[in-house]
Amino acid sequence: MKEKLKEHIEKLIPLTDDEFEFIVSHFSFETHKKNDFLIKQGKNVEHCYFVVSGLLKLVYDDAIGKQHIVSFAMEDWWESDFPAFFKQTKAKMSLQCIENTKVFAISFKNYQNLCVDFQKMERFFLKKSNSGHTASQNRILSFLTSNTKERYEQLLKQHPLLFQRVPKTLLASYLGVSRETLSRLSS
Amino acid sequence: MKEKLKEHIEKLIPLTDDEFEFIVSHFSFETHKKNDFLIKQGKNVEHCYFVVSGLLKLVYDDAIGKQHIVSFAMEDWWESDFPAFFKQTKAKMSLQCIENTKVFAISFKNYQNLCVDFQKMERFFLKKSNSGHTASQNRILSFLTSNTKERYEQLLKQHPLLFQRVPKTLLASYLGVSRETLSRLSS
DNA sequence: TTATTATTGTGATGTTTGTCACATAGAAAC
DNA sequence: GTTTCTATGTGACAAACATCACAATAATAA
Repeated sequence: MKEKLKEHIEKLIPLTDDEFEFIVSHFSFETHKKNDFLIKQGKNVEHCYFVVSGLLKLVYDDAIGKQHIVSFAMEDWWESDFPAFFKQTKAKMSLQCIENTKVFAISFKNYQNLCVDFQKMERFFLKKSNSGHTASQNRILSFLTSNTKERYEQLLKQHPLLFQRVPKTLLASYLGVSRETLSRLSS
Repeated sequence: MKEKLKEHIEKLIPLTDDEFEFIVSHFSFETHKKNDFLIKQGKNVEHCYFVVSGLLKLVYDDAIGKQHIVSFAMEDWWESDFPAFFKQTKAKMSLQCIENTKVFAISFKNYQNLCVDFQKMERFFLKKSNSGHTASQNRILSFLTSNTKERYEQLLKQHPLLFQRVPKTLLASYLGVSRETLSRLSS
């Protein structure tokens, strides 16, 4: 399990074995079952997660009980309710398992300590934050420039595996259309 | 002019006068006129900008010549084509003045040097990146959960000044609807 | 000033999408 | 193995929206 995390970090910054052991000592390893919640809307956000295996959804439940998918998180992704995690406020969104999922979890305190004690890691998180920002901006751009069918095809092209693993209802929610409309696109 | 930047940074991290002088030496001050381009789609992205006064738009021109507003940048905002700035690739978007605008500009090299030489500033940029990510995610959420009228009202509520300073056509482009539809919402 | 351009409103019309309804196939539970 | 729930497709209809067209006013340039 640890190797996955090590390989992931080393894509951006080289590490000695000792350095990695220091890093990993800040994390706890967790196993979760399908439908488990890692974060629950309205509750405190204790951790930020690195997904080793499995699949998560970051969802927002609106006032009329509709569920909106802000993001999926697959292997090799970092996920949390980041605004709430960084400001240590109540979660605006839930993070829930679509499949059985294994993660490394880091608490806010450990996150801060790690950044202070090991500057390379702060740089790592900065780069991750930048790429998250970029991904969000691309998603905004796809809303602005593309119609539903085009967004659907872009999603399939970028993440073909998702198509196999996620019910269409969730894909529709991610794309911001009704499941009926999405269904009619495929046919 | 410098005071604006100093006050802005000190909202997150306290600075001595010497520290600030060191920071500001990495920036150049620029004055631009309405309609000037700071970044042009397809060209290199030399700088990241802090807006002292004025108003910018970050726009994407699509294949059929339609313009889409990714973001506005007002006083006290940081803006650039961040993906292209950080990866030093060609700009995917343009950054253009809606009004006469004054900015502090930092080159990629100076940005890197500043982060390495002055760790507090790296932390500052990390926090800015996080808040940018949060803002983008909120915008995605508004696309998922709200209809056009609601998004329009949210925008007016969050940035009432924008309503005065920006032609409706641009607001429509930011919201992802035609100017006609936006016009009919107001009446 | 006068000419030109940009901005905004609004009508008419067709397309896209959401919603409600019902049907079927498959998965999971018992 | 039977029941129950979930996922998915599809028809009918109404609401939301884009597009084209034209007009009027405001801002800018010559």
